[in-house]
Amino acid sequence: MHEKFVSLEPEKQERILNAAMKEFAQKGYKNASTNEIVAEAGISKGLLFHYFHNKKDLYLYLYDYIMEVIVKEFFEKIDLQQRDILARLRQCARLKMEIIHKHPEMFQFALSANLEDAEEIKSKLQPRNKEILAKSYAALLEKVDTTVFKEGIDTERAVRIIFWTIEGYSNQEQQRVKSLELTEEYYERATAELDLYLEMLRKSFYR
Amino acid sequence: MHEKFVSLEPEKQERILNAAMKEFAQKGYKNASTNEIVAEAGISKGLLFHYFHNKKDLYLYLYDYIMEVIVKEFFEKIDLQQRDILARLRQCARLKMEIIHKHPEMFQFALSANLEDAEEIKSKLQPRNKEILAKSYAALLEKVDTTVFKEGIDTERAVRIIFWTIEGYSNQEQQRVKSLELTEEYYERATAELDLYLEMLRKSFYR
Amino acid sequence: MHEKFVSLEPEKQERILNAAMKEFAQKGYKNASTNEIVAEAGISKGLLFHYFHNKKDLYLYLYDYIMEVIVKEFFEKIDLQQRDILARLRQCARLKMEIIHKHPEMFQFALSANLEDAEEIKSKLQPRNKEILAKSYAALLEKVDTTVFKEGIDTERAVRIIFWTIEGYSNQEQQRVKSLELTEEYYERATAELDLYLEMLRKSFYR
Amino acid sequence: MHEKFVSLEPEKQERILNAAMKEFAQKGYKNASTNEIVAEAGISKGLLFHYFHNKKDLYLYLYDYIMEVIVKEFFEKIDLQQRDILARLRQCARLKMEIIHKHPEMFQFALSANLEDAEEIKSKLQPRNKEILAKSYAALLEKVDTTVFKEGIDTERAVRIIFWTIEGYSNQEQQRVKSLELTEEYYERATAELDLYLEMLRKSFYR
DNA sequence: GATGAATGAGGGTTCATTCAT
DNA sequence: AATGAATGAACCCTCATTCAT
Repeated sequence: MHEKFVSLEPEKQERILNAAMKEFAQKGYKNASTNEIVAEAGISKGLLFHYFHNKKDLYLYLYDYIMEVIVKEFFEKIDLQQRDILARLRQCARLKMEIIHKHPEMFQFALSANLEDAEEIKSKLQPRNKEILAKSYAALLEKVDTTVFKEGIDTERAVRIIFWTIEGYSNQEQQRVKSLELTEEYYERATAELDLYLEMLRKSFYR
Repeated sequence: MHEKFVSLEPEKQERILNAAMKEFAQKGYKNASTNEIVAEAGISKGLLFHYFHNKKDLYLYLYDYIMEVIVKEFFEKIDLQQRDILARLRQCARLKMEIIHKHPEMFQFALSANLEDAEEIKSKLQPRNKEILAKSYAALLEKVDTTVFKEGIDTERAVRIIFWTIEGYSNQEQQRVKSLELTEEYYERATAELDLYLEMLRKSFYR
Repeated sequence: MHEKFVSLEPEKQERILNAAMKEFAQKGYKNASTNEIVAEAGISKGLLFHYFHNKKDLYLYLYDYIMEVIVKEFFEKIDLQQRDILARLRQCARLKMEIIHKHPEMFQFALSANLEDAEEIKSKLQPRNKEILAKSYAALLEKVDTTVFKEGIDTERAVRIIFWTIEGYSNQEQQRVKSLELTEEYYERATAELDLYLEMLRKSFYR
Repeated sequence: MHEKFVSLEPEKQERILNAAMKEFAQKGYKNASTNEIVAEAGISKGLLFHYFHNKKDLYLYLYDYIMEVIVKEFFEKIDLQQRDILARLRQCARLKMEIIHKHPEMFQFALSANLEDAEEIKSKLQPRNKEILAKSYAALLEKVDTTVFKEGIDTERAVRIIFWTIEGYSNQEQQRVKSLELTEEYYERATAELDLYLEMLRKSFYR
């Protein structure tokens, strides 16, 4: 079934995926309308179900597709040679911003998917997520140099605080800009601002 | 219209609000069923629409009602005499836990409301939220003693980091327990653990 | 749910039941269209599902309703004092004709129901049918005088042949008239013709 | 159109007919899926409609084909020299069993076709059936020795009773075994049992 | 001849909302 | 004030049939 879809002309594939992504991200799984999706994609109702068993199948396919793109892009760019945790997490934050910049709808969808409350979806997403998160997390904290911390600092907790700070700052920015005008300029300013936070933490936690 | 509702016998008001809260929290705005609400509340379909223009009106009324209750309770209990920001935010975290404990459905609803993806609701909620957040935030940081911070520490940013740490920790715990066994004991343990984080930040940021 | 339906004005109930009966009898369970039913009954789509959970529920409700009517009418009229099996089965055949005459659509539906191939329906109908058939059959052959048969005649087999003869004749007639012009006159002629068959069997099997 | 079909390689023809037969017999006309048919037959969707105007055309073609096969086989094997009606009809019953045994799907299809409730099909099938039945019936009763019956027995009616007895018995057995274990053994037992009925009728009706 | 992507009307079902009572 | 029967648009999904290749 999905083979039919992947052997479609890429432009059409994209139209369908984008339409679905948009609709699902905006309205959530249950309230998304396949009618809207086909209208937006410019295909007939029947065709959608020629490619995907049903709405759920489409959703999960989309999720897997997006995750693969995002994760792949992420790990292609991240420099795991960087042993300094602060520097590495700073890279993560930057990469995240870049990805949002490059694929805002994908990101939007991924975000909404993680908040999905439809049981039939949640139960299918959870295992997929757990795996991705576990892998990513492990990769992210792999071979980190923990000797940089001051004596008396609990390493794990310090990392968590750094994590939450980056997350908090990202969320705050995300709220502020709502995926609109993500100019190169704004982008630089945001990174610079984040650096100020990270600098504070470096001074506090590092030797 | 709402006057009719507020002049109803309080017990009935509560039945209706509770039923709606439960249904909305569980299923989200669009998937919540007015049928379920009236059945749970023990009133007729017609009556619900006698008191509220439509589903959306009910939702927003409920949101306002709940926010008022929560915010009021919060500011009744918080000790604004406490000038130490860390201590004050620690209080906030504790209060939040208490409120979750006391009004789990309200909190559940408030949480779900902030993740609501129905456009018609999102757009109405945002201004209300912005206002509430702004007010609360201002109140929370009012008359804080900023002389406690080490020289060279940007006060505002330090406060934000503290904030995000508390938030991050809360979210992590919330994920972990998922509304189950919120025993007194767990409750203590969680506060103790949070204190470890706050202690780290105190050592780092305070003189 | 069905209580709502039975407390409806009888005329409307009848319109709905008749419309459903007709559609189901004509097209079978799966191909019957609820659209057609509501159109014929002159009600809205929604209302049908206000009274019945779903199509299947409607079908089974209809089946039970019809069976009750038919069986009740049958046993009200049949004279179980008649000990002569031939006479009693003759009565059955006549009663069957009368019922077809009086409720042609009901009969049509009952007939089609027994040929139903939709698994979901068959499995529900079978137990109901088994019970009805068992009861009816037992009642029909109860206290029959078996001393009337010639020596050497296997009673049970003789009864079966009588049964099949009546059944065969009925089917043949049913084919011929296709539920149309069931005039009083035809009716008499048919019974008279059947009597000729039964007379043959009486001469053959009875002392 | 059908000429195209008949000039196809026989093996492919058969694959298509068998697939259609199976699907139609199992699900009835309307619920049968052309998708399933082409999948089972291993041909493309388009090809099916290249050979047959539409689903209905395929169905009716299939019906004619099967009827021809069955009727031909029947009359090839029946011994019309046998002048004794009871013996001849006994032969018929046996032949029917044999045909069921040999071509269960064909028989299944023929059976289901006669119960078909799709109006568009029913109306087309009826004339075909009428003709076949009339012809077969005439052939079956042709040159029968009517002198064997007792004086006072209406020959035609006696034949009908014999007919219905065989039919009734067959149906009863068919119900009982539901197409399962049609072993040679069962087969013999059934014929023996039927003979008991026929013997009763012989004693009753014959001189 | 042969393919299968594409169509769109129709299927059963749900549900917020209205309105006569 | 209070009821709940009634509506109809929207939901997801199916399928015979067509047509460009």
